[in-house]
Amino acid sequence: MRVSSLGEFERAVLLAVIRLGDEAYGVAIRDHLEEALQRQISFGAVYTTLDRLIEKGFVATRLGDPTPQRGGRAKKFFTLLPRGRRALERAREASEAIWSISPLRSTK
Amino acid sequence: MRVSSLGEFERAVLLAVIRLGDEAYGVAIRDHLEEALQRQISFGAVYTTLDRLIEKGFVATRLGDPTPQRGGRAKKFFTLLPRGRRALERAREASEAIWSISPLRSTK
DNA sequence: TGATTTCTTCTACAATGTCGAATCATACGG
DNA sequence: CCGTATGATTCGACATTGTAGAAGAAATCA
Repeated sequence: MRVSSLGEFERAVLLAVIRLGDEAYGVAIRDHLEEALQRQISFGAVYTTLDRLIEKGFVATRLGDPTPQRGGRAKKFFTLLPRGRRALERAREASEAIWSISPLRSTK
Repeated sequence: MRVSSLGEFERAVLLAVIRLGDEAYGVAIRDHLEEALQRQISFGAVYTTLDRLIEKGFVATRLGDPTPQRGGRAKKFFTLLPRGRRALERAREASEAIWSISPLRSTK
């Protein structure tokens, strides 16, 4: 895409980041998406997408506490940046424009 | 995608086919999409997508009059098939699920 | 230290998006 | 008829996005 736009899955991930607030890290995002979209989603899909969102300047990351409590690697948290929000808004407009091309009725 | 799904542009093309009814052929679809989506779209993009929609069994084609009136090649018309309609319905549900992950408000 | 748990990175490849040039088919004026 | 303008579609390529699965890293605890 010429201008950095947002694919549909990228939108979902971005929205999950917003939704999860300061608990937005890889695993939680994946879990939330599986629940919200009612389908299985691999961690790979989520992390790859998050990387791309970083490259596009749509999200920022901060590393979790250097001393996690319960075992396991430190979390990498994500937050939406203004550019990400604007991209989402544009994406929503685009999505609406598409769906208003034609109503969806009987097969006729 | 595991099960034949619909990308966003594919949806737009499919909806344009519905919208244009029996005037749904390449050029008209392209023109309609440019107008509806407010952006430039190449013919190549449209025809490639239409081909894929045929492969997926979402649309059927019929060749236009063997004797076009005003010069230019015969048109190839497209019509939506039941499977295409169902795919669109699923796509819309998926799209709605995504947008309901989180509302889109102030950057905070 | 080794087993276990929790997370993230990496590597690949499939599916979709998007162009631009090439090709075709027909009508028309000379 | 021929050459050219016109209206359409086909092809070939490459970029972007979607999606997995295996591998690697970091920390806890017996």
